[in-house]
Amino acid sequence: MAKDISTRAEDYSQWYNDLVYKAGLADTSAVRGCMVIKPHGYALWENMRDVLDKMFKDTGHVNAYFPLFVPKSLFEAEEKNAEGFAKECAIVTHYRLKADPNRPGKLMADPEAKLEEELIVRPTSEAIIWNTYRDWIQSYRDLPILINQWANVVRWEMRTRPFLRTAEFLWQEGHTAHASKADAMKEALQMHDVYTQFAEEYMAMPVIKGAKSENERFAGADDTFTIEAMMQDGKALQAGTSHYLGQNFAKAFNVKFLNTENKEEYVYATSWGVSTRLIGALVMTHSDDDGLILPPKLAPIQVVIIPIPKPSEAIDLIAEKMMTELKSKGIKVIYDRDEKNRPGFKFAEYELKGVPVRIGIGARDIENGVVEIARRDTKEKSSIKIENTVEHTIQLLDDIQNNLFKRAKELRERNTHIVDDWDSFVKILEETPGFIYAHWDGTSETEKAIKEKTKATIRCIPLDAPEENGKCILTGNPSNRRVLFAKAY
RNA sequence: CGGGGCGUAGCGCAGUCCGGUUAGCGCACCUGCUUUGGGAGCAGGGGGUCGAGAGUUCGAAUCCCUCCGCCCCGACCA
Repeated sequence: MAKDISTRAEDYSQWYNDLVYKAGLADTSAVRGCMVIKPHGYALWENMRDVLDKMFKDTGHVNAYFPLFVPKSLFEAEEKNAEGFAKECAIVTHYRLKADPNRPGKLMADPEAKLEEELIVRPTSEAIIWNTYRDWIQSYRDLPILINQWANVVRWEMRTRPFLRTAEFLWQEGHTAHASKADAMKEALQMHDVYTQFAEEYMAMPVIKGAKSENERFAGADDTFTIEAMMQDGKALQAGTSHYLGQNFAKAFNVKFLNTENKEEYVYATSWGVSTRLIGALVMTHSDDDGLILPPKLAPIQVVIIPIPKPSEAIDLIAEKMMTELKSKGIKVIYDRDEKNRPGFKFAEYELKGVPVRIGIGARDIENGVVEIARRDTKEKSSIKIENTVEHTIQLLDDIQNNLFKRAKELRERNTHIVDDWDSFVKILEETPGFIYAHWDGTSETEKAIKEKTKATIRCIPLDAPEENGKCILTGNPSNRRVLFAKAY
């Protein structure tokens, strides 16, 4: 076990917190509920962002940027959305500070500088964006609009956890406008697929694709599509959502277009987003009691070369040649010739940080014409001939990526249950948390009752679930397909 | 916002009940020497308005009051 990190078995959530801080992903900050994303954590985000950004561009989207503040009157316009977020909004009421006459050296909001209209710090940008789209759209020829923005948003959460739920977080939000329901629905489903592909291919995190029930749906959406991942403690984590917004925002902001028949029609909309929460998902999907385990495709450092016991001319020569070759193959590699720390310390440190592959080079190895290559996911070590190192490393990175996905999928399958009676349902949720496929009668009341009794929610109505007649797990009313229940983050 | 806990060096803590040397320990940090194939050892050294304010007292980290902050558990949530 790594120094000063709780084990998963002892205390899963403490393990997560320890890892985030000890591995240098984030730090606490002076602002309640907000964290500092440290370089190692931010590098992960940059890698995620770069891959996603390319996927968005490849599907025809462009980036733009809209204001941080939303005038209250705009925010109110789409009622359901406003209601959904009202309880967690930060509000700007003043635009100036002044010296506090009662407390020397202190400042106060200047009562003379009260804003005529209060500004909401965006919890999401539909309002400000649709207010803008109104001016951009006259005819079907202006559609579709396919815009994404990379931004920060603020949701004043009562309880926060690093990456998983913070008051301010980074994300991307796509906001598209279409001339037909079919086009908008196609867009929402396409982005749902993009997120799925990203989660599985890059994060090595298997997900269940599905639609949200009415209770869990984004406020203001007609349909919300989600990808749900299982963390190592069996709890579900919503990793990305894509919304079909229908004409709700178009109606609220009066965004109409002339269709090909010269008739006015409200525009159809989607929005979709993933956030820095994905970093939390990555940590909880793969890591172990020794530290982070990062999938090679997103790891800020993929390979570290460590001289044993310390740099020498002979080691430098081999290491530098190896680095050049690996870099030429697009591998992110560093050579740690820092003499402050001994090899053992470095081994532990890079394991903590999740570097997928470690190459150790010592005098003994050089005599034998080999290096020692260790993989982070299984901690296996092997001696590889120096001339085969580059080829072996590239293959190994690929193996690790695949193994992580396989391992995560096996964990999910081990902890997924098909349940038909209430007693087993309750028992499983209490004793062996995981995913449960069960019948549900389709009503909000039943969903709420189940949540109250067990704390489990409907994570999604899986898109690929086969039609199957059955009886609701709680009420016994008829149901024609199973839905996915779990306790969630 | 309710219930509980905690603020003492960068981090983790002891000391607080029962007031009394110069506030201490581990890790980290700095210097030097010896080490070096899985988190090195020894020696020396630096670092504190004891969360803030006000009070009781000859004397307060310790007792009283007020305030602030953080963490955990609930309700809410990506």
